[in-house]
Amino acid sequence: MAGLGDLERDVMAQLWDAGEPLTVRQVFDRLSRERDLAYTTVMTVLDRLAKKGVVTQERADRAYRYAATQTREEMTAALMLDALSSAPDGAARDAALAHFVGRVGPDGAAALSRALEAARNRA
Amino acid sequence: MAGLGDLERDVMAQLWDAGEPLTVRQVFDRLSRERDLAYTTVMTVLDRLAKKGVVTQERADRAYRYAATQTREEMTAALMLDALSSAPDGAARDAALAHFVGRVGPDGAAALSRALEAARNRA
DNA sequence: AGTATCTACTACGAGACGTCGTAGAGAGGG
DNA sequence: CCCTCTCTACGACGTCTCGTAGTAGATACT
Repeated sequence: MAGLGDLERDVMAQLWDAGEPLTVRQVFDRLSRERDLAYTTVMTVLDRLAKKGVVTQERADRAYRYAATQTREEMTAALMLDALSSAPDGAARDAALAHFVGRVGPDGAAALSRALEAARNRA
Repeated sequence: MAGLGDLERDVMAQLWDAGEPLTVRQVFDRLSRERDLAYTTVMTVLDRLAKKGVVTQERADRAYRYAATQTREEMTAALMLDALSSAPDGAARDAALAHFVGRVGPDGAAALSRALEAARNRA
């Protein structure tokens, strides 16, 4: 369930930004401000996203309302874990994480430090 | 340049495990222990990997020798960064990293801590 | 009744990937 | 010198994913 396509990502962005379930028409209207798409194109994409399990359909009135099943942050973290899982366990994993730390930049390192600290406090 | 296919991954694994450049035949022989493939299939895959830039061809005698351009760890880290880049900058990125930390497990958190410590010492 | 709105279903082209085959160029043994 | 082996070069085909959209049929508003 790794990567979504470009349009699929754009659609997800609308759902995340809206913060509430949207109908096809609502997503279509928002996307139409930037892109020129057919209504049915958006519908197809939302349908495929639903089949992939990344959004849910919930019937409201006549139309479906679509909502992301995960937050943007959760999905990003899941994708990162997915990438990490391509490293065999053990030392290789550690090495991969070390490389990662070396490339997230100062801000990323700081954010990671804070997150680790918070996790320690929670434990 | 995100995801490789299954066979592509298997081929890369052979190159990484070997630790030295391999010819098509060498990769073919190694893969043949587990899978039933045609020689030309392996050749095609190596060729495509070269076109993607993840391996290099270097002529040796009559045959090419193929070598990965990055270590497995570097590629894993790059994939993780790629996933992270799907989060908009700023707070969302921090939140994604926080989620990530929450899911790498104790071993992952420990490895991250060590890597951050080492990075601090290097700076 | 007519029109707008929604979903359902189908379709099609491009690109990625797994999978090979064939052609053609050197290399080495008879 | 010819046969065979081994390589590369190039093309091909089926399947899947994804962007893109049309048509049909149900429903609802006017």
